[in-house]
This record gives sequence, C-alpha cells and structure tokens, in this order.
Amino acid sequence: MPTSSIQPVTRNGNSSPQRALDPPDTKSKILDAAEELFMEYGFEATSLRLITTAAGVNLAAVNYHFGSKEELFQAVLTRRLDPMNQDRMQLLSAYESAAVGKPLTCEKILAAMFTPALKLARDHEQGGKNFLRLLGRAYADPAPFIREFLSSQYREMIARFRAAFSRALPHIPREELSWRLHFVMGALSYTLAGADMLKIISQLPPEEATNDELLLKRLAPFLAAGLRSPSPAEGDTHHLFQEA
Amino acid sequence: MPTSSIQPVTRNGNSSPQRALDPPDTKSKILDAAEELFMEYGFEATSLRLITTAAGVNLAAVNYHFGSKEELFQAVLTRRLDPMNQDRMQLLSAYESAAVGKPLTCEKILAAMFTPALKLARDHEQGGKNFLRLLGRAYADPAPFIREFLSSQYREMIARFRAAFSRALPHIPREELSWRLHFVMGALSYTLAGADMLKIISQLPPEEATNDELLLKRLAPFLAAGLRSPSPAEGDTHHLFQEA
DNA sequence: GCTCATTTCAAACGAACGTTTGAATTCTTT
DNA sequence: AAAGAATTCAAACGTTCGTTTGAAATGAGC
Repeated sequence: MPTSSIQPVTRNGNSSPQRALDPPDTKSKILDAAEELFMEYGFEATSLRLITTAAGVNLAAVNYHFGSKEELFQAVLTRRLDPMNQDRMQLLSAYESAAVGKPLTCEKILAAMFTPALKLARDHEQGGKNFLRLLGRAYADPAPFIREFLSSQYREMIARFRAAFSRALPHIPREELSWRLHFVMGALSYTLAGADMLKIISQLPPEEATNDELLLKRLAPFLAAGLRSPSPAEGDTHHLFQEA
Repeated sequence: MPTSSIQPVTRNGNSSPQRALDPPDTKSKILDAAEELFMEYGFEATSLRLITTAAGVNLAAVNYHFGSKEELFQAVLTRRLDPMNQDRMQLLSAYESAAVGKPLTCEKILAAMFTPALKLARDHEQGGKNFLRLLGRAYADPAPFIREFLSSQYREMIARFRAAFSRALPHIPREELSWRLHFVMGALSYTLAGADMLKIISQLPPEEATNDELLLKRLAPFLAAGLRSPSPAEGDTHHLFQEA
C-alpha cells in the first residue's frame, strides 16, 4: 500500500493520449466517471461510491490512485485545463508574432481565449462539453481548495492576456482593464456552466441552446464591444445610480 | 409537533421589518446565520449543526421552523430576493412611465437592474453583501431544487426586462437579444459572487475589490456597450474561429 | 516457477450528516 | 392560577460519507 504522498505508476503513461485498442485503465475510468458526475452534481454532492460504481471499479481505487477525493477533483481539472491554457497562450503568441509588433484587436485576443475551449468541446465528443460545464461551475465553488487550485492554474494565462489587452486598449486605465477582464472571465465561465439556466432565461429551442460553438460566437462580439467602450473615468456615470 | 406541511406562526410577523428593540427571534437568528454560512461554504458543505451553533439555537429548531435544510435555503433566498426583484420591476415601471412611451436607454434599464442590488448591499450593512455573494453562487449551483427555485423566482422579472431591452434595441433580433441578456445576467452574478476570485484575477488592493458599488458602476457601461453592439448577423464573424 | 511489487477487492472504520422523538419549558389565553 | 398551545431542548435515530485495512489477485523480472 503506497503512502499518500507516493503516487502509484501505471503501466502506460495515461496522461498522454490513449493507445489504439488499449482497454481504459482504472485511473482513466475513474477520471471519466468523476468528470461527468462532478459536473452533474457538484463536488460535495458527488460521493466516491457513486463515482466508482459508475466507473465499474472498486471503491478503494480512488484513494489508492489519487490519494483523496480532493486530489481526484484536481486531477479531473488538470487533465484538460492545463493543456487548454497552454493552447491559449501558444495561440496568443502566434497571433502576436503574426502581428509583428502591432497590438492585436480585442476580437483576436478573445479568439485566442475561446478557440481552445471550442476545440475541447469538439474533440472529446461528450467529455469535452462536460468538462467545460464543470469548469464553469468550479469558478463559483466556494471550497477554498478549488479556488486556490484554479487561481494557481490560471495566474500565468491571465497575466499574458492582461498584457495583450493592455496593448490593444492603451487608452483604458490599468485598473479599469482589470475590471473588464474580470467581467470577460465571468461571462465566459457563466456561459459555459449554465447550459440549463440558459434555456430557462432565453427560452430558446434546446438544440440551439446546447450549441456551445454558436454561443461563444455570439459572446465574443458582445465582450469586445464592452472592452472597447470609453473608460467611465472620462464620461461620468454617477447620475445613473444616485437619482433613484 | 407540527407536521412538515404546517409552518408554525411566530408571534411577530418576522417577514416584515423588525420592531424597535425586539430581540431577534429564533427564526431570524437561523436565517442570519444560514445566510452567512451558506455564502461562505455553499449549500452542501454547510451543516445544520454549524448553522444552529452559530445562531445560538437548538439543532432541531431548523426542522421545526423551516421543515428541512432545503426549505431553509429557499427561505434564506426568498427573504431578500423577492423584495429585490419587486424593486427592480417597480423601478423599471417608473422609468418607463417617466419616458412616456419612448424606449429607455440600455443604461437606464441596467440601472433598474443594479440599483436594487446596490440598495441591498448598502441597507443591511453586513447581511446585504453576504446575500449578494450567496445569490451569485446559487446561480452556478448544480442542485436541481436550487435551479428550479431561482428560475421560478426570476421568470417574471426576466420577461419584463427582456421586453424593455427589446424596445430599447429594436435592431437586435429577438434571439440575439436573448443571448445578450443571458450574458448580462452571467457577468452580474459572477461579479457579485466572485469577490475573492476577483482579487486573484485583477490583483487589485482589497479595499477596492470588495466595493460592490464601485464594481457595478464599472460593470454597467461595459454591458451597455455590449448590448448596443451591431448584431453579428449583419457583420459576419466566422473568420474569427475558422482559421485556427 | 518463484519472487516480489503492483493492483484489486470485500469489509469495516469512525465521524458527520439530516431528521425525529418525547419530555421539558415558555408563552398565550382565560 | 389553570389550561392549552407553541417552542425549546438533549438525546438518539438510521444513513451515508471519506478513508483505511489486510488479504486475494494480477502483473513483471529473473
């Protein structure tokens, strides 16, 4: 029995793409089932017994392969989030190289943020969409270990994109840009997370409401317009809230 | 002992404003403690023992006064959400009356949405802010009973505001407007919920990051610009996502 | 085929959960 | 002061939770 600090090594490095006809190993079966169930019910409401039963593995396998429920959750997030954020930064770098020193447009920067998410939604037919919804919900989860994990996973990517937006929008003060970047992340995560709430609010036909690609194509122009809007420091908006 | 369907009646109607020096009754003490703890840890991770200990009441008091943990959570939300949405709709009606048939500006409509939330954040010094954060997190909670409750609470208000935006933005197709309204709700709820995530992303000084009022004053112009932006049906944006 | 590490398994652990109970206490009404 | 309803209380209910255990099964290396 391994100690909690020593992770057992599987025979095939299962963080790399799955080999041709290899039957999925226990670790992958757990990750797949956990991804779907965490997405469906949230972290606290999803029991290890539910996960292991769905995965067709023994209950003790989670603690053996991942150490604890929290570490399993982090493994579920890392598996797809880390490559996606790497893709985002590489895509941003490619756009910046192609622009040869000229600042990028907001749409281009947003495309660098959204395209890897869309690729994820397309590539893994079912798992990808599940993961995006899980990710969106994790943003709003109050559990400290989730928030700390996400902030560490996102810190580098956020810094890169903040710098890009800063060059694209030189007239926006640094502080105002931080707010707007936060709004962008909020609208994106909420949009990815809230497929069912979306149906309620927008009352759209379901086949439209579940189309993530179409959704993000509508979100990007919306956010770009907000990012480009004149800084409220110039145009005073106090009258909006002090009259009523 | 009352059955679960019969709610006991307190001696003072505690849904109305508290009388002068009345000591807070058990029901209110539970609601206050639950509001803060649900906000801090979420619904699943907050135990009734934690709530009743913080409130200084007996464990069984929750089931006696509210019936169950779920009904307590709904009571926490209803206590402030229902009046807030009523305020929103009344404010929108007042603006529409003052405009004598002319469509309102987006800023005006957004002011009708945000002002009652700001009033809530100011009035009840501590409880108001806690509630707004709790509300923002409830939007993203996967629990079915929470989502159904929120959608029923919001349906009427959303319909009223959709109609107002539709008059303000006649050139935006009905379906596109539904998306944008969803983005507005997403950015708003995420903004209200994510005070701590905000500090991480924006790296602002804490005394700024926790100022809800300043936050919403920056959010409204951002969203108004997005709402007013030309419909993507007119300007094709396919090139943004098909090249990479 | 033997050895030893790795993985799987059924079973149990102690703790914490939401809820219920029935007696004690408090409040209201007469 | 008596009576009855409303509320509070300590204690326990049965269930489920994440985790641990130690033996059984499976794998690889010699």
